[in-house]
Amino acid sequence: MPESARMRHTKNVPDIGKRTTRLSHIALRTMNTENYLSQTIAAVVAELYPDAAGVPLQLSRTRKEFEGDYTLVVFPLLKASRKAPEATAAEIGERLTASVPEIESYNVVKGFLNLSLHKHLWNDRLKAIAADGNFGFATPTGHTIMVEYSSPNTNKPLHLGHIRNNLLGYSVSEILKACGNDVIKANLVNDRGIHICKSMLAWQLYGNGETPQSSGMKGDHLVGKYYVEFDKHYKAQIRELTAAGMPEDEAKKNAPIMLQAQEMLRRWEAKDPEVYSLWETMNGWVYEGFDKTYAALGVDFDKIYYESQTYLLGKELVEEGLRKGVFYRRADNSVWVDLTADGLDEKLLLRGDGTSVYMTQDLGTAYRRFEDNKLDELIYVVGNEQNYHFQVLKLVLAKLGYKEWSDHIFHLSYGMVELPEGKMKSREGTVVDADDLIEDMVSTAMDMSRELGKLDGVDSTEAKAISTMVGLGALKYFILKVDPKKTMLFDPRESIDFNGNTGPFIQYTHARIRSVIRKADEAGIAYDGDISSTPLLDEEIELIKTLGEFPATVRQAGETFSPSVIANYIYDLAKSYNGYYHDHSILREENADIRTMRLQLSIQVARIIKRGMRLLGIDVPERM
RNA sequence: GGUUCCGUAGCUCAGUUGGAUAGAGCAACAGCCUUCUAAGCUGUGGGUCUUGGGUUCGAAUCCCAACGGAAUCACCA
Repeated sequence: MPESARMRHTKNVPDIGKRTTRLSHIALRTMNTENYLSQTIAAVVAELYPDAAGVPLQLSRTRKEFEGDYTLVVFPLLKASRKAPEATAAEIGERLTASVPEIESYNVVKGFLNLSLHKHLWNDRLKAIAADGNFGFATPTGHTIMVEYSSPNTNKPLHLGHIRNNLLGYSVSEILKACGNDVIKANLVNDRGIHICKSMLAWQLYGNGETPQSSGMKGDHLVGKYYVEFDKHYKAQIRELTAAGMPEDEAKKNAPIMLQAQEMLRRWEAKDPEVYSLWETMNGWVYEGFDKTYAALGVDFDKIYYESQTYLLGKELVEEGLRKGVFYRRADNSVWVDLTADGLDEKLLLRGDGTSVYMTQDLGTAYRRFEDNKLDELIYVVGNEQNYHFQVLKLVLAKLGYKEWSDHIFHLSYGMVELPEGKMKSREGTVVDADDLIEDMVSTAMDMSRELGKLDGVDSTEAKAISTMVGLGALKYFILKVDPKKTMLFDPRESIDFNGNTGPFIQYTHARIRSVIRKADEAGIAYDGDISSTPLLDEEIELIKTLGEFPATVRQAGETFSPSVIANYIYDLAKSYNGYYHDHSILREENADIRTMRLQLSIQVARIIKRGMRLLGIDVPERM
């Protein structure tokens, strides 16, 4: 995990001149080839051009159109070499081939030095990957990170926006774990407030005692139904009042049903037994419903917080701020912080009657979380509509003197999911319901599998399991492959694709490899032989290179909190493997050594696909 | 108006710590299954990387400005 969330996009390349000790051949087996090369080359260049000290080394994979494995860009070194690009590149290339045994040859194109490695190194690299049971996952950092995500309201069921939140939160947690951190997944349930009272009141008025059991409705949907019911009656009452001559904003405040809801909230806060018990019952229905949705999505939590238990927190912090003189009290007794010097506005922290607001609570919960869990980092997966809130939260914490914490809070702000018509609006019934969507995806996957004959001879339990994996894989990949901060579009009329750059494409690649391995096992073909000197094709070397980049990819995804980095990497891997699979036979290869190597390579590709997809919360089937 | 974010192919998206001729998928068209799973593979067409300046050997990427879009600036959460 990075020092702080703001230290992003740092790449692990050595500067020239920090004399790195030359590493032996053994080192290459245990570390990333690119790292080994960077360090060695940095050392050689430093010897050649002492003036190049401090210049970052630019080393990357050679483009397919050119000959070579890795390319050094020499432009930045020209000042130190005092020579033309070509001459500099040639000079470095000459020195490298002479002094680095792994480098076989080089060629120069303009300012680009292309280095070719000895092919047998790739055999070793593949063996090292296979031998590393923890490949791609970092050693423990000792850091503890809390990821808060989901954080639903208990007055209506989850929708597509929540799905993006949940998938992101879960995946980022898995990625951070893979980066060696201890992760606490937290959910802060908004179980109180006027919106819950609206559902409760409507149920009391129009529900006739309906329950999830009596109606067969999922609890969260039942409660959501009464939330909509409230709105319907509320609107009708506003129409009546305005028709009778009342101005609209007056009507909104004076609609009887709204007054009743507000009265109910007051009774809840006074812990009125009748209201409280109804609240507990209806929230219970919602939690049962949410649990099903969470289970279907495959997300979970280590800690669940309820706002009914945290909404009073933070008041002491406000007192503290008053004492320290960073907040001030107005004539009406309300407490404010002035952020105009930071380019923001004045912000309310405590109402005149002493009750807390959203910000008060969040200050309190942040304080408590850092204190109780000794957190190194606190990540909030919350939509970009709350950017301002978190900006203020961090600022206020810093002003209170908790800069350490403030600096280690990161708001993982993600963009809205939009429909072709624009934003989803629950009141206009354009929300895409989470449960419906999941069910849809699974049944589409089932239909498609049947149509393709993929389920012939598969029993119904497994058919269901495969369809679930594929349907959810399509949905999750569709959402996670997009950069979190971007607004994304979802068109419910065009169902999510199963071909091309999709989850099922990757799952299919995995299933196909596993099928080959099964066939090998069934035929009694051994593939545990040594492959140290088996000749490799260019495509095979390319695949091994890509496999070798998995650890760096996981690290980058962790540093940028971005599952899409993983998604795009796995797609590249699967795509190259499919081309390879198409052009080269594995089991039908007659040379036993080559067949062994191909099987081992395929196993590693399948393994990395599986590990990578797991970081996205996506499971891959053995057959499909 | 302030703040933050976005603008890449018809559509959905990659690529953004500055590097070689900007990539995929979908859609369209043309091919490849007696051979390990065709949810696959191959090919064709499709781009003033919103625009204009600047920085430099080099800019989709960095800086400035403009234009277009989103979110937010509640004694809601």
